[in-house]
Amino acid sequence: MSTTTNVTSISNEISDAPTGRDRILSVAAELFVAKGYDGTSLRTIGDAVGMQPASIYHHFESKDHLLEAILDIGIEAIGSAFDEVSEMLTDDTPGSFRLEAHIAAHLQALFANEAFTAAHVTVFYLSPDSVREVAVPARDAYEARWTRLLEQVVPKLSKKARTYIRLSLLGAMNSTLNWFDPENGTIEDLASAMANNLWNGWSSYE
Amino acid sequence: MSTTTNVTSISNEISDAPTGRDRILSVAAELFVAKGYDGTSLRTIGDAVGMQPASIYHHFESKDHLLEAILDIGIEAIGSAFDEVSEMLTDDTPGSFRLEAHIAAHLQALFANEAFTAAHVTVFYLSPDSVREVAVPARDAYEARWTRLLEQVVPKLSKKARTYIRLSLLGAMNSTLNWFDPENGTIEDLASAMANNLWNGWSSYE
DNA sequence: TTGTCGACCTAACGATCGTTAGGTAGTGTC
DNA sequence: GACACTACCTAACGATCGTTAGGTCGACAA
Repeated sequence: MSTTTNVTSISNEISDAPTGRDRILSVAAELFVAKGYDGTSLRTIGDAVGMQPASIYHHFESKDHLLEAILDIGIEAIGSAFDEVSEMLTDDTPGSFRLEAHIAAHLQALFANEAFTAAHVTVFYLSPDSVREVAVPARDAYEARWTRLLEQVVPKLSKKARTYIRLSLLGAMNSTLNWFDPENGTIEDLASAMANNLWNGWSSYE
Repeated sequence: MSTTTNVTSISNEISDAPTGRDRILSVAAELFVAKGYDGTSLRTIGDAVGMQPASIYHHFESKDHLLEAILDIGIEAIGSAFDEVSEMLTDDTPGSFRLEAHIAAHLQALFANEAFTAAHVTVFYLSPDSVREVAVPARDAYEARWTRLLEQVVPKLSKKARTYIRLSLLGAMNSTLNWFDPENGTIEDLASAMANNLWNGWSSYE
């Protein structure tokens, strides 16, 4: 397949499209999200990256470790997005504003990171136990950021209620992957609508 | 395996545990939810019901058709739960009350129907295209019930905003399967908390 | 008593799976 | 020019997959 190889290397010279390991990661992430972990074979990934399935083992120890790496990139990206917002806001920023900014950051990261973050929403729950165990600490650390944020923003709510709304909000945000189309509306609008409805409630629209 | 057969038939005489086709359905639904569609083999299902994998074909045309049947039961159950609430409420029931009642019904159905409804949340998105095509109309019909409800309950909200909150709410409710433990709190409480927060907003807890 | 039928069974098919062993071509180092 | 190293390759392994063909056996009907 020298033709394929030439085309690939040429395109790598002109564009900054990922090669080798990075390309496997992003292609596999997309396939895992689209067809599931068990539904995506290493042969399918190999075809998509123009590589033999066995060659993937030069970059990753196993299919499980490939998924681990993908999940790690995803949670890293979404955590960084949260932290960037935190650094831009002072402690006396109004709660509604902080809430909307973090919702927007979460949604942006969800739709911007080439399926790495989406993998955390879609693929994680059916991952092999060994993979889940590795990914859980980083996920917990991300959730803890939201716990702290809500403690500051809605301190008068009971702890149990804050837990409910935190998990509901994360569930609602993550569900956007299933229905929101970034070509058909901006993520800023979406974040604004979600934050506004959460903050002010629906009763005024009765 | 005459021992196994005897035990099974005896237990069927005393209890109303499902047999044959019904048992395959409920066991398969649980396995699909726990391990995914691709992650669950017909041999695994066969083992769990005490049957040879080939025997499943006596009741279902294929693995795909088995999943179709499961999804059909799930959406039927959750649709009936919605309709039952609708029949109990008059048109002049306060919006906040209607909202909470339907949220509670959705959550109850989600946790009560032996994984049939859960399959719709978890398994549907990775189903084979042919299965999804069959299941989509009933899903759309269920969503349409919520569209109509929200038209009545928050008429002053824009159509686009109503779409956002409908999908966010469904996403939030369905996400409870991932984090809510019915042993550790009642579903009524959960529904009440969700409805209250949606209706009144968070600003009063600032 | 014979025949039919539903509800299973055993055995096996070809396809596909993750993975491994071992080879090769190109690049950079001494 | 020898050597090591990276980034792939071909070929194949045993296991497992959905599915099929054809048999068994008890219940019930005529």
